[in-house]
Amino acid sequence: MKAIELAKAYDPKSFEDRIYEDWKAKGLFQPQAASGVAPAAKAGKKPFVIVIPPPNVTGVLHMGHGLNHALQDIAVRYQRMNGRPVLWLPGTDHAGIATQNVVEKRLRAGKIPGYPEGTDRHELGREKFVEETWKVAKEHKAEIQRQIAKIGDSVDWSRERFTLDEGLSRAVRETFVTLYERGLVYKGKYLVNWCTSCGTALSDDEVEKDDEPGKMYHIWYELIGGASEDDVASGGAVVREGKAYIEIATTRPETLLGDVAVACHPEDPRYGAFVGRKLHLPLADRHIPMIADSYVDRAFGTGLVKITPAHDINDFEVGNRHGLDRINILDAKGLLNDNVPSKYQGLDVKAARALVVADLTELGLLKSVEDITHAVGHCYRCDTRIEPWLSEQWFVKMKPLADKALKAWRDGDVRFFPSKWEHTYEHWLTNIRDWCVSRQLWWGHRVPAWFCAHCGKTVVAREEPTECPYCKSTELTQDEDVLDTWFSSWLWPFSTLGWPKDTADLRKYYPTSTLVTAYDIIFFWVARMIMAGLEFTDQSPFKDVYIHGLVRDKQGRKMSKSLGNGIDPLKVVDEYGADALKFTLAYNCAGGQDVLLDTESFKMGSKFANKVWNASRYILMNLEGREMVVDAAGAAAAKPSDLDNWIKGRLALAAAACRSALEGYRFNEAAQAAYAYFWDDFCDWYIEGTKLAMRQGDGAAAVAEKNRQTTLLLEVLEESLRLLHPFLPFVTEEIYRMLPNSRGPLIIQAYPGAKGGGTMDGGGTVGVGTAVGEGFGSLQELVRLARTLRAEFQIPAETPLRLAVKTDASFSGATFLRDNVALVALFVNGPSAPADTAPEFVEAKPRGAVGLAGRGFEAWAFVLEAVDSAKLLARLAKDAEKEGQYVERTKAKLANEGFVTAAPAEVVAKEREKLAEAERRVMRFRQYMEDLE
RNA sequence: GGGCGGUUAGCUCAGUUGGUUAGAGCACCAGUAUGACACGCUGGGGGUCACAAGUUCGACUCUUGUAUCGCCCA
Repeated sequence: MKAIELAKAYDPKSFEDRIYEDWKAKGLFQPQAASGVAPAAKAGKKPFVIVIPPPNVTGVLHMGHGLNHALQDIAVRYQRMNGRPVLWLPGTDHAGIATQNVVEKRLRAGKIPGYPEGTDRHELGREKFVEETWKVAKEHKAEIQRQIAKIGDSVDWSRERFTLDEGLSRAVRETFVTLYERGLVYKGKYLVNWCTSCGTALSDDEVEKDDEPGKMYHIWYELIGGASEDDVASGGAVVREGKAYIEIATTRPETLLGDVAVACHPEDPRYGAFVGRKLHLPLADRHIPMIADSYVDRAFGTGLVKITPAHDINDFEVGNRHGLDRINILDAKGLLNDNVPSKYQGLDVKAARALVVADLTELGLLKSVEDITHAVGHCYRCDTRIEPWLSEQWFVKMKPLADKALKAWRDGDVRFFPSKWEHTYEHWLTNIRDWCVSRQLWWGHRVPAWFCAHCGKTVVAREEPTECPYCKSTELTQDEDVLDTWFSSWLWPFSTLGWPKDTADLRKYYPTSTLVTAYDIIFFWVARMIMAGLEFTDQSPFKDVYIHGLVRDKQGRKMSKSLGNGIDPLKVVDEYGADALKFTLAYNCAGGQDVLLDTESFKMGSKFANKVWNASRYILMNLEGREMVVDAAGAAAAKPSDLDNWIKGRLALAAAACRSALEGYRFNEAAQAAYAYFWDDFCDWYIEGTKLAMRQGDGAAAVAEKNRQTTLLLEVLEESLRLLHPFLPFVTEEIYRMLPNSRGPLIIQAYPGAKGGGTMDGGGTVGVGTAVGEGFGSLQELVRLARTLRAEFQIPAETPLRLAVKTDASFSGATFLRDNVALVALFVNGPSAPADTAPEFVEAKPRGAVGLAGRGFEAWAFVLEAVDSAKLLARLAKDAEKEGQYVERTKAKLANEGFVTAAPAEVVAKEREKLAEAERRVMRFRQYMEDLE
């Protein structure tokens, strides 16, 4: 064979794009590919399907997507290598508010050709505006596609979907109409969360509550008709200048202009006598009643609450119970309307508050103001303060849907990983509130409802009606509003596969297997998808839900634009490569905990990829003149040495660990197992060990040995690359294709460790707990003892360390050590050390040597003259001391009657063994000290 | 107020059924240009596993409480 030269340094840029294009061009991301090509593929394997959580079409991928996609890609690649038909379906959502905001901003900035700066969407008109929005969305979508490709997601591009696609829009209309027919969609005038900046209603879940400093204003309202002495004595009222007042507390004094009552708790003795009487509402100059309602918390504030049904959700409900008016004091832009005295009209909330407070002060009605902290709702898109606002909206009745979703979870039809998230799911569903689904936007699925100007009835229909079914009038106008983006997202797992049509994809790939997402959208999305799946397809849209954490900076702060602490995954790809991004994220993603990162963190993945590159580079560069050892059928037939068998065992163990971790969505554990195997076992011990065979001369026997070793090196490398592929797809694929023993594209090769899989799969017979595993463990211990001695006493590398070894009678690794003395010499003295530095085996302690206590053996190094005996003495004393403490502890344990009788026999036996071993070691340390003196 | 989670080495974190002399990466210290890799190699130092009580022969691991930080919901 010829040597294969790899570039000296790992340079992901030189191959990642090329590899990605090749996978894509060969159709290897498509489900039929794996089932047809993978060697391990078996007919009838169940498809593995994930739908991507669709990113916002006008967004850019952030590190949260980086993590989310990394985990999905690992899961998907693992399953693909198991021979399952894999479908990872990509796409984007239309992100109603966000996208409309982007376009409006562009429009105002004059960035849309043909329209001057400062243009408002209303000047454009709906049709034209939507047209412009499509253009922007398409541009952005192309960018997201590019980003997804850059980070290496193995998604099936042929099935990419967008929530405004025709098919998905049909699904939206179908579900809306069906829910309407089932009585689960209704329209009504209710308080909604209103964003004055976006000009639309939001669902409860789109409101973010943040603690903010605020003020609690205590205001006196006059009690008409005065108060008795008892009332004053009970603290219910105060009398000033002949007038009686009660005291209410509020954080929003300007809303008093919309007050329609003041409420106390029905059993509050302070105020009971006032119920039914009238109060004089200052500034608005109206009379309002005093009412009693058990909603009022007697202990909070003064125990009196002003009731403003049009501007507070709790007040709204109190108002309904008591048949009170609703006085809306705000317009859609958040300015005070003509329901308030003219001096306040047109003011925004902040200005109105200032003026109301000033006016109350002047009237002497502001009793006091205190600083408080309270939760204030903000728009999750633009961070504007949310106003509860009275308006006509469409709602989905959630209780019946939630009940089904709860049942599905209780029946085990859907499982959460980690399971702690079940509580969040359950809690949300049991306390579900109706979902406001209409949005006052132009970008989205228009509500399929038409109003008849003639008879006033509403028509909700799948197809646009030409006439009113009630009165045959043709004067129909469609509802102006569009539906919440999440109203299309909750259908994603089946609308993307063709529903409501009965398509081949839907039959083959639905329900999907797993959903991977972060915990911040369990409400928004996960729970709702389950509801929709159950309601419209009679099954949960996926079986497993893997919930991961959020990506934060090293201070634990959420990454955000405003903080400027975000890390752009594309920049990471640019600097370190897509493999480094993926590996680092997976390695750090433990148990669904948040992942704390800075840009430096990605060095870890990059160093690992570099290690894989260089280890491979070494093996490939030494192919010059080598021949593979094959049998008559051309299969590799090199006889493995102890060293080879050891690494095969380690590989089998690593494969088993990776498999079990990946099956349980423990991505970090899998990544760590792969990392430890490759770096610690494969590179540090195996490759180093093979240099024994590879650094021989050119005699016939030496050449045969080199060929044998090369064959095994390639075999183990080949399987190792398969092990690593899900975590480092690009670098492993790039190298794999250069291997003389490659079997085609790595992406569809069999994952190691499956029963009956590749050549070395199903191993484990030579791992830990076996003669080879134990023998090699002792060899490593001996080597480490010698290396430590060398390092501690600064014995230069070129000075060979000669060893004599004496094994205990009970030691099982003696044969292994004897058979592998040359390896010991290599590891202790370096690859170019002469073979005669190999350890010799002795029956008795040699003279003039430094003792080393191993487990099951002891060794002596002939380096007495190179060693500072005082320092060595101190070292031995420390070792003896430490081991002595362990002996004492273990003795105490074994002296404990309870332990010996209650603990399993094998545990006790193990402790006894360890005690004996430790005692031997203590004796040996003491002996070595005596020998020195 | 309700719920969930964290508290383990200087930093970021693993540690799944209670039985190891508690680990990794980074950082640190010492040595090292050996024909894969200095993004390397070899060795080393560093933790009373937040605190308290309990269960147990045995607790980083289970229970309860306390402290503290964070998130979600009201």
